Amino acid sequence: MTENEKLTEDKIFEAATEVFLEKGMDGARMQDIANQAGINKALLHYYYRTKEKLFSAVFEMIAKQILKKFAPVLDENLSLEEKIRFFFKEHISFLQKNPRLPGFLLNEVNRHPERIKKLLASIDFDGLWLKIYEQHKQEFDRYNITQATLPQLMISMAAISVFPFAAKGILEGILGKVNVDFNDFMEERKEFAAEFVIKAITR
Amino acid sequence: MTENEKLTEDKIFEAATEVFLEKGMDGARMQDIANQAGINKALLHYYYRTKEKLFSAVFEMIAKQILKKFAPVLDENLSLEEKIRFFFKEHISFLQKNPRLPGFLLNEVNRHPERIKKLLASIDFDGLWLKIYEQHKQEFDRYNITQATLPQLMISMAAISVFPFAAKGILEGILGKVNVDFNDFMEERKEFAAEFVIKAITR
DNA sequence: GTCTATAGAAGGATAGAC
DNA sequence: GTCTATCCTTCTATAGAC
Repeated sequence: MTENEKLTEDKIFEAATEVFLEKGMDGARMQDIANQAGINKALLHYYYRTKEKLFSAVFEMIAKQILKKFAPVLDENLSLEEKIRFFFKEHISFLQKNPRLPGFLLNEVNRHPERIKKLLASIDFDGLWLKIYEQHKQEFDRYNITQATLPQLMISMAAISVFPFAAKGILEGILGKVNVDFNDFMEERKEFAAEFVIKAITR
Repeated sequence: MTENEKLTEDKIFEAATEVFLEKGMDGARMQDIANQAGINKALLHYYYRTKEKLFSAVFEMIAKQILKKFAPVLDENLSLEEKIRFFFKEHISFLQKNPRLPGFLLNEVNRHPERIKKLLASIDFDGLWLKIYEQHKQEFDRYNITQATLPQLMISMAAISVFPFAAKGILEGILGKVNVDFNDFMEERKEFAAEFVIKAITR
């Protein structure tokens, strides 16, 4: 029974994740989620009182999952160049398995910035900043990185990795017209991006 | 009367643009648009029979506007480096004035890729490709650019410029925590991005 | 815990008067 | 061309039986 309950709740959560990723909060219908889970609408409300609460649960899980993906780079004991290569390889691989995450997150956050506020609040950015500085102090001198350009650099790396997935709908159309496959493009991109960035910051 | 008619139709179109940009197709309400335009719902249907048709008109205008912004770079008679500087300066300036365009377009296209298909179909990408090659043949040799990396490079440039706006909801939160203003960040980015890319492709 | 049935509200669309 | 009133469908949410 508790086993069964857990099963149903998980089934709902997974179905909701699927549908919300596909259609977003506004486009998703409780009926779609019920169908996807193989149950009826009433059960959705039994476990998660409202659509809003169900969405919040899904959103929080996804947001945490993505934000976490930016963190492990900090813990690896690698040189700056190795870290950059590691980041693009790991991050793009993750997005290849979850291509709709970027579009979903960006859209929902732009629509309701408050949703992500409390998640961001729990992250110690000043601490992260310091940690990065500690780890790569000497390298930052050797490379072309200052306190002012570090945020620019990091956002650029995120952009190079994430944007193609966020723009997948357009990009596939454009690449198709010059006979390039999206997946091949992203596979190549892991190395291209790393070399591109390393080149850009090397004095 | 024709003058007045034009006025009302424009008023509706502008109100619809505003609301669709803010809430997207699924989140927008005809009532919102009517309120924004200072008229009633019935008039919306008089000019644009359905919500779908009204949205299509707005979407097409926005998509054309954005795609056009990528083109003029091709026509300028500048060196590759000058062109890169020109691109980031112009493109980011445009997005500073229209910060919600990227998020809107990316979201709607991912949700309904067919919407952009016929617009892309009207663009001669092979011709553009050739044109770029013609213009910068010798430079491509001097720089680190091959037929395989040119798409990677161009998508990266688009990413570096567009992504911060598409991710504005998150980025403002993050930058705020380290006391950086989004607008200042984007102002700096015009030059940072250009130098970053030029550095990356220079042998 | 799960279902069927339905309430109740909201939203897109239309009829008809002016 | 513009408005008010209203239809009809869709959607979230709940009541109540099992």
